Amino acid sequence: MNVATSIPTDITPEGTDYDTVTRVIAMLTEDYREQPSLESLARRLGQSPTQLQKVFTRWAGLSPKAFLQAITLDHAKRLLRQEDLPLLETSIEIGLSGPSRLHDLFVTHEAMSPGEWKARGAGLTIRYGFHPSPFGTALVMVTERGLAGLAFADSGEEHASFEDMASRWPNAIYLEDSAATARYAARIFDPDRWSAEEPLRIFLIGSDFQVRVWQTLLKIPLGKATTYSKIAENIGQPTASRAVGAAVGRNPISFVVPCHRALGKAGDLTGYHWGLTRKRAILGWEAGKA
DNA sequence: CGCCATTAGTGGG
DNA sequence: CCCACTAATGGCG
Repeated sequence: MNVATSIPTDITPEGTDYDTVTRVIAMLTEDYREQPSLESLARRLGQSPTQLQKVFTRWAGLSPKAFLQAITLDHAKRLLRQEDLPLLETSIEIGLSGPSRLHDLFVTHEAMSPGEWKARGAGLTIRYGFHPSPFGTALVMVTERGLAGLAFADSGEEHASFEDMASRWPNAIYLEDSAATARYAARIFDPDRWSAEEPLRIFLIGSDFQVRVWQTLLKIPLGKATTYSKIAENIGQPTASRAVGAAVGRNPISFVVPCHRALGKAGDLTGYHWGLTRKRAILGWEAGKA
């Protein structure tokens, strides 16, 4: 494998609003059981409660209090109960048609053929770069055919994150090219730039079963959730929920393919490849956008 | 009754 | 063999 050279150690600027928000998210998602008050959060950051409230709400569309509420088990259960509607049905979307136009992110996808999958990335050139995101450093990987990978990394774990992704397609050629990936990163994390006119092209590299699972995930709208077993039913293998769990966990384009919207049947968050704290953070953030 | 922990069955990689 | 699942079961307030 082609291991790359320039992997930054930390690209998150300190002391900025952005930094404040990520630290609040971390505190809330780690200590949500204690329901920390606005005041105690502010004290820990050395800021005034009003200032903190304002900065956070602008980012999340949600006050810290509401955010806390959104990452609670009760809320997850509600998400699961309220659906059952069209959710996972074939997407006949508002005003748009065509099987590749998908509901929420306006993503078009293309999947790799089984033969290509067997080649483990041979013949593929993957350009990658690290960029700040609301959920920590994001590793973005693109090919000519579209976005192929999106991973997260905690500070100092960038290299491990890269290895995790690169080992999935060990025969590909990897080139550091953050100039090329920057535009993707900017778009992905800015809901104002999600549009049907200019869909984000993604390229799904995985087994047939995995691709079917990932395509199902793409049908879950922002701010909603499903269970592993529902996904299993949806792809016509009602007893394969465990296998679905494994496939969801192998999703190479996290966040864009919304694997964080898959929950356990009881509303528990079960797992997340990039850490449960991050899953809560994303779900809370989405609650503010929905 | 509700809340855990354990167990057995599960399909894909 | 491993696993980001689930339904069933039994213990314990």
